[in-house]
Amino acid sequence: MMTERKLATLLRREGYKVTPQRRAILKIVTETHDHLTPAALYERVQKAQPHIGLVTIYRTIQILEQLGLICEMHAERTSRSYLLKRASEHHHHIVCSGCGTVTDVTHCELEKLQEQLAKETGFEIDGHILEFFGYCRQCQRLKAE
Amino acid sequence: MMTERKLATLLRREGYKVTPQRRAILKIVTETHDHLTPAALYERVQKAQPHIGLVTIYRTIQILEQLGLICEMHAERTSRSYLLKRASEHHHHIVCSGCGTVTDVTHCELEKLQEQLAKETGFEIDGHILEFFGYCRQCQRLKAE
DNA sequence: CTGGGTGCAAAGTGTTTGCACCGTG
DNA sequence: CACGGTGCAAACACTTTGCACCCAG
Repeated sequence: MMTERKLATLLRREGYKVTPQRRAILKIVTETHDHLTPAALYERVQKAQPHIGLVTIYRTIQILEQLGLICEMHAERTSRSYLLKRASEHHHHIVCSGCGTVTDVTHCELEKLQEQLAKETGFEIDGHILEFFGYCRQCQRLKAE
Repeated sequence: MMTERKLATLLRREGYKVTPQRRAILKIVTETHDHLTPAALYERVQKAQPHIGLVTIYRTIQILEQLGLICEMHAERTSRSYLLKRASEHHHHIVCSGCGTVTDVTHCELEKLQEQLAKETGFEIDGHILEFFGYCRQCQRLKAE
């Protein structure tokens, strides 16, 4: 389980300072189970740190991404969106179109397909993005009402 | 094989007018084997239609997307990017990180995995995005030099 | 000849950068 | 107390919209 505290330690270890603003960002990021756009993260962090700037959000996201602590989501068209990396191994996501909740898919069996495709196409394949979307249990119920 | 002419017919059939600008766009789209950002498409179309506006590119892309004639790519971060839909069935892409060439992956075997995930997670999964990237034969050679 | 299409300019979004001041380590 | 971090404003990049004129059907 990744906590605000652990993230702070990791940042410090990498030579980054841990400021109240960053602490507030880390808190929201660890507590949130849906993917966050910079704007959404900003809105939530503002409740704890009213004077924080959106710029700080962008800069902190960039650091967290570089350190591999958050994942970028791909399905969103309008803005980037991120999620705390909960699994350390290679994994994918199922995103709820209703509430945005993200569930990890840790068993990715694409290596075989990838090898097969490499043979067929001559490509040297070095990665893939995969994302599922649909409705989580709760949102299915809401839809049905 | 999708041609400029076939696309024009489809547009007309849907009640859209076929103008010289649109014709030029359709030509580039059918001839191109790498994915195109609006800006890249603009640049290429300008050679045939020097006075075309970027806005026309955006509006035509929107129509083609609505009619399901082009696919949107997901891996690009900075700008949207599109590709002529060559296979009519559900399929995915392998994108070359060197030259941008896109190869179709028509045998997508994710339905099984998707069903399994649905059972495990309780999600009602109604879609996925999948994209491979790597280097095509030619770009592998160039890298090796 | 009419309604959709075009191109310009301008406005709207999302993101990045320059710079002076601030506060962590 | 030095140097990275912050916040403001401004710049930047991409996309959309308003409007007058144009041309395909």
